[in-house]
Amino acid sequence: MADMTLTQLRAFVTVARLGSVKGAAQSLGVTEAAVSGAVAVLRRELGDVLFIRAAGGISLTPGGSRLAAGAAEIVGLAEETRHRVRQASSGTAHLRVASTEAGVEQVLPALLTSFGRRQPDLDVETLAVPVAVFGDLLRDRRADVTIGPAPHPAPAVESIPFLRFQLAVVAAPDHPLRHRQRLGPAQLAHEPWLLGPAGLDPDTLSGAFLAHIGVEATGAKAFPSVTASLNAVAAGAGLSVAFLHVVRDDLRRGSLIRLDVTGARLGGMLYASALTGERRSTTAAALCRFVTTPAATQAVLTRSNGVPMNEFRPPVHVTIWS
Amino acid sequence: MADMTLTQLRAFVTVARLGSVKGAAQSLGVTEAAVSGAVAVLRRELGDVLFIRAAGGISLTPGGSRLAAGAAEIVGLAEETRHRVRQASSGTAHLRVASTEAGVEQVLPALLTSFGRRQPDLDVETLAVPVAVFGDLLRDRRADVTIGPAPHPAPAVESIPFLRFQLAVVAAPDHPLRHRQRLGPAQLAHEPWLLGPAGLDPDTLSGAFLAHIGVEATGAKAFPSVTASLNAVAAGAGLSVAFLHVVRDDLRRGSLIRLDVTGARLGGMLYASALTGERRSTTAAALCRFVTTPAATQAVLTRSNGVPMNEFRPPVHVTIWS
DNA sequence: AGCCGACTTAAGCATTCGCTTGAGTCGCCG
DNA sequence: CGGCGACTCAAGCGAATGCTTAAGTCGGCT
Repeated sequence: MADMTLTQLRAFVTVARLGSVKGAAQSLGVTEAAVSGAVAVLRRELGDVLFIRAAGGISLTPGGSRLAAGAAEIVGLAEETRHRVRQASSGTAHLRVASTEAGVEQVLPALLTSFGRRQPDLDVETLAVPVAVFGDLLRDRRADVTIGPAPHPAPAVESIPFLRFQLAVVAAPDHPLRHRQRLGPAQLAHEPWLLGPAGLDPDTLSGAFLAHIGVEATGAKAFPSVTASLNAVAAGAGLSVAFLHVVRDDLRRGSLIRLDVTGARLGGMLYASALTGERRSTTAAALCRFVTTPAATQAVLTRSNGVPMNEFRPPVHVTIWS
Repeated sequence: MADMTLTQLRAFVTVARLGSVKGAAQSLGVTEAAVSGAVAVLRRELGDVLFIRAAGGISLTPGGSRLAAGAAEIVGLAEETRHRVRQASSGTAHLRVASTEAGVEQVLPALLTSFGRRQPDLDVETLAVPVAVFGDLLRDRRADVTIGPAPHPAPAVESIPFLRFQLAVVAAPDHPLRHRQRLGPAQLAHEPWLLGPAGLDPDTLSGAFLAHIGVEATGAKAFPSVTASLNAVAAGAGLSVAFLHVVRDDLRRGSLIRLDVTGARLGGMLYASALTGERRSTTAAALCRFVTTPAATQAVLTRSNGVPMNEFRPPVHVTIWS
């Protein structure tokens, strides 16, 4: 397998940006032939001409367009990674926490802000991923800790239960089903379900519940965030499932109501998982100890008031390529 | 500049995953010496031992931990990119649309769903980025179209205005400032402002407004999404600025109220920007034509009912490493 | 036509990569 | 202490990469 090279990708990215081989060559400080050659290798290997000359620049083929985007990202990531490794010994600890979409949105901000107060000089990154890859993420060292369901038991992974939670099926206050009792799959399956980006992940409790009552991807509507889906529910567009403690204020204010659902388990447990022994970083260990403290419980159950803007890092939605 | 190599990164990733050089060598089908050598090159180049042997596996240094995460991403992205380029000619068009955080959350879903209905077999990706890089993204071909403020005028970039919008300063219904008239910086600067991840981007109208009245990053609170910040506003935790058409329903229902603010421009224009001429893909051109149609306007101004789950792709938050 | 600029191709060369084999080195356990 | 397992180092080799110079090719322009 002939490998693409970072140099080749850099050459292509520069050509795509500047719109000419000559310009790219000047910008990279090499001859045009060098750039042309690098692109030729990519063309051959990928079986795509990638771009053709056009009036006042170049016109990318569909393949070239994808490569331009991917290559720019790869090159940027490579440089960024080198940079970060180089200044790794600069004191500030680093922690990558993976969780579900709902966890990243509604559990981690409060939890990690609270954790950060007793662990100063800490740089936290939050990742939203399918539960199915929790274990892989830990083993691959792409995450230090996962928060949410426990991954399948595995030799080097330890899961610590730390918080019992309840789910609530919610609807708008004037929803037709509001006074019905003991709702089951028959009544619920064909309602419009409004969910966050990963709302059907079958390894979450809410995803399992939705699967249980027979909700399909074609019948559910997705919103860019769990909160957005709940807002749409409040506006009367459908139903959703949410952490009870998250919607408690809405239920109290009456902007949402809770439906009476039967025949499904709606209580579950949050786990913090990490590698065992020496393989666990000290910061990860500190977080694993922290989650069982009352301070952590309180932070999660209290409605979040947001994170100070200057210490905020937006969550990263990681896509997993099998 | 000695370059890291994808093969070297792959070797390191495998070592990090399997916890041993031997295991990695077997998994990669080469000798241990090959793996050891690849890691040695990385060690030398990055000036970090990356990992040390520990009981039953390895223990990563801080630098090694960063490298494991970055390298896994780079290797995955490289393979994914190769794969995507290879099947680029498989018919389905591809479109990458960049916008602001608010745009990605509150404008693009409806706009692109509507666009997708008249442009079947379309694969759309949405990117949330700072406005300052809109132009670069287009020139680097990392995005086909940007939606939001117009980037600084540049030779090969064309911006098409398509929608006039208003911002509203919103608060909870019982907020102390609710009956005050003509609020100015003096009254507003030290209120708690609740914003989305990129709420202070000075190149957006709302960011400019906040800068104008003197809001600093230390005084503002960040939420994982714009919608979440608006929810917190409704709960009484502070103020926010939002697209008027997005909060119209909340204002009507009374879950939010609008404050009377003076001395600041709160009306603006949305632009669709793309490269000119041959450099613009046909799909990008189609979107540029579409945004000015009544269907597009209506889609944006109507409250979104979500995207069918089976055709939903979560937005990507791109980090730009200068 | 004729030329010019932009790109590609070809040949050549130093360097590096990626790999193997074989010989250490290090820590550990009986 | 001998030996064992896991890793590192050294030498070496074929095949790339990455670069150059030099010689085409192609299209547009006057």
